[in-house]
Amino acid sequence: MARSQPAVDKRRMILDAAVRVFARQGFHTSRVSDVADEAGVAYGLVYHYFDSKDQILDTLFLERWDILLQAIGEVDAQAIPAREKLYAIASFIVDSYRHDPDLMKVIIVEVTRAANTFGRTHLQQIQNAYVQIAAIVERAQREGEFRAGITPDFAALAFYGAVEQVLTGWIFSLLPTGDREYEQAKALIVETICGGLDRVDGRPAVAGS
Amino acid sequence: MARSQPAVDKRRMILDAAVRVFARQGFHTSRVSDVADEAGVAYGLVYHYFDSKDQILDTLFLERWDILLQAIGEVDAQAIPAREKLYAIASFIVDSYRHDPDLMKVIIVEVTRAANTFGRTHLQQIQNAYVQIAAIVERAQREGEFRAGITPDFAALAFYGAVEQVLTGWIFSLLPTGDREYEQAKALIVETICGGLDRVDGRPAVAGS
Amino acid sequence: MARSQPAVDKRRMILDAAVRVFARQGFHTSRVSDVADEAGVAYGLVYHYFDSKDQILDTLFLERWDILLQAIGEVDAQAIPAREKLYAIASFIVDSYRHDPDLMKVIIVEVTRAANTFGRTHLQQIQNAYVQIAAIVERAQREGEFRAGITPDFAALAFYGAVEQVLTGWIFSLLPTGDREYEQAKALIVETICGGLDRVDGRPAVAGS
Amino acid sequence: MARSQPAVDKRRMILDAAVRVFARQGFHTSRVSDVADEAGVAYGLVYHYFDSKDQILDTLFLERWDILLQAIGEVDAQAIPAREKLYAIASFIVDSYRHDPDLMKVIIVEVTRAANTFGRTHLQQIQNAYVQIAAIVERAQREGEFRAGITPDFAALAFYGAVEQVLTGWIFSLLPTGDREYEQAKALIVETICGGLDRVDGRPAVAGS
DNA sequence: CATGAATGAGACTTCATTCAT
DNA sequence: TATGAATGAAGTCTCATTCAT
Repeated sequence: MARSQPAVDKRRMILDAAVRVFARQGFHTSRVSDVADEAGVAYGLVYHYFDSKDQILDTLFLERWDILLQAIGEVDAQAIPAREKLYAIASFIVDSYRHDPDLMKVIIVEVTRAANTFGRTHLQQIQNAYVQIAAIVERAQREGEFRAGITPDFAALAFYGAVEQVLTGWIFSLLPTGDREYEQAKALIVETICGGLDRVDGRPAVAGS
Repeated sequence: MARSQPAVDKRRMILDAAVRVFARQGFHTSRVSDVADEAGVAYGLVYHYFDSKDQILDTLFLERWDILLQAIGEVDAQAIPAREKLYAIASFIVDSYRHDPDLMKVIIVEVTRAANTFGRTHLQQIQNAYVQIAAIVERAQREGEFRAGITPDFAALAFYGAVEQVLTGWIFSLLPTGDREYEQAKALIVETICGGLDRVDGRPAVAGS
Repeated sequence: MARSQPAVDKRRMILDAAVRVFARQGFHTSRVSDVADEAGVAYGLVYHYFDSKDQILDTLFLERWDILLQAIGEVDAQAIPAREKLYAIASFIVDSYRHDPDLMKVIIVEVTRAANTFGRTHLQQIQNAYVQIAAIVERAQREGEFRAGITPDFAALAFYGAVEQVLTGWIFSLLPTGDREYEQAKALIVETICGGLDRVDGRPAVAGS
Repeated sequence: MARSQPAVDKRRMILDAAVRVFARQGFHTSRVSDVADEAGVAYGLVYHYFDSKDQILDTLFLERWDILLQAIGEVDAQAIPAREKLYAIASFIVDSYRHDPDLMKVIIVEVTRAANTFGRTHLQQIQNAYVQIAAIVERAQREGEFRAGITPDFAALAFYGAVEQVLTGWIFSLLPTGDREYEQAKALIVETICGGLDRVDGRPAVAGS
């Protein structure tokens, strides 16, 4: 009987090595040989599993982004207030970063924010996230949880922009990291986007701050 | 009378050509010869005025970013509510894009969002903008215009993140452009960050939407 | 049985081609592509085996110079008069030239005499030869074979200078070449440095001339 | 009345600057602009006085080498022993170095020893010196001052080789410099070439060592 | 004489990709 | 699968020289 799974999955090793290398050196300054070396495999083997250097990054991005899109979908399917949905989404992304900062760094720095190169290729995929978030906002507006006036597309952009900016802050050490900070960030993102900066009498302050 | 300015400023011509070329092809896929050709000057002249291809982009960024920082400073110096200050800043950035979309595209796509390469170099300069915005928020909180609870650093990140995301939306045609859209965006950005998405009874809707 | 040596050693082919090209055109006017073409390999392969064009020349020099230093060491280890040691060294160098004039031309013209560039890098290595020769002279003086008064360092310089000058003469066709001339040169170098030009009554003339 | 000599001879200033620059950086790594800067003149003026960068070096070499050839001629015209003639020539060269080490460094390192480039061009001129020295040796042999057996060409090569090697030693700090060392070198060069290293009973040791 | 902006050919080096084993 | 030698196109930067003023 043929073993469909080898004892060591070289393909996976290459992908994992690529994450470390890309996170450390940046995609453009990483050579294919750097990835092969980091993975401990021969140069040519990378091309056995992947068509090109780009495809490695594509794979890393798509694997993860699919999980994100699915997570957003699952969140949206729950019968909870929109505010809690946004919190859950922010939470998922922040926890992704907490769990594997290198991977998220690569995805954000080299794909999502690198809008001129890979971002262009994956624009559609990235936009899918905006669309799903916009849909959440739109329904909340229809159902009266969110006020009208701010277009859902716009709200989604602002929400995602805030999340990405915070992750960028962590990635480049503009913001302190740590479990406490991660939890606080989740709350603050939602509080900012949903609650706004304005002082409104009688409105409660942010919890835990 | 000595002419201190030559009839044609070749250095300026090169910078302007670089904006067009970088906006069209992206910095990495632009060759120095592309810039020289676009400017209508000889290859070597580019290196007469600039030390490297990188330095051209640096120059474009720093020229514009200095203007932005100065504009923020001037806005902050005025005796107006913080909300109006944020509006003025958003307005300045959006108008910058309206006035010279290519330049803003280059700055955002190739520097500000290209956090791995040039963003890294100019991180300090970029952060200066956050710091100035955070100072505005902080004072507003102290004076009671903004509620406490959302840290100023965080608010600045969210505000700038929203602005940048909107510009990115225009740059990559995820959002419709046009004078009406630009004005609406200014208002929406401020309304989202200051007012929040939440429905609060008795609070007025966004004007003009 | 595993073949540890590939059928054709491309690295060696590149080095050998470099000798021919550098000897023909000079190092500075030789392009890396000239070497690759001469070796019959692809451009990039040169950089697979060597870090830079400079390193090719470094390798050629060091390979040969090590052999020279070792030869001097072996000569010095023999229990023969100093005069014979100097003859053996001159002989080794002259025979090196006879055996591979291109290589010696490259080493002398591009390294040893090019004191401003590569000579600078390899000054220490070159000096090692002087030091070894000086040691031979010094011992001979202590043991009474050579007279005192001429410092060993100086004698080594004069000896090596004479040898190099003769090779330079052959390289640039200032002196006739040929087996007879090579043998004569060996004898004359030693006779000049050891015997001097002065006429001393009762001293035998140079043998074979 | 036209002034044939300007108050400041810019041409001379350029040549003098070139000596300093070439001595410091080497000819190949010196840019024409370096020379112009060092001379304190405009870039283009260099090309007003010289056809090319090469011509500057040519001029420096030829100016000085002519003086050397003339000096050798004058020495040879004197009615003194050949040994004293050789001493006078060595003395002239050593004093040239003492007087203007930068110029001699440039001539030796960049022309005389750079046999592949400029040495090639000036081979004839350089050879003129050998020829004159050989003539001195040849006459001394005919007149019985020097013994026969060592060909004059060869003797000239060895003599000049020793002188050049000593200067090279000073240039690259392989030998100590100083007035005492310069005088000693003159004596040692002649003593080595004329007297030889061999111990000959009854022959006096080198004076002053 | 004097200036320095303008020109453009030239060469090194990089590195993604291919391929024979 | 696995290896790593082999390929060659691409692009930055240098700098000697020219030329308009």
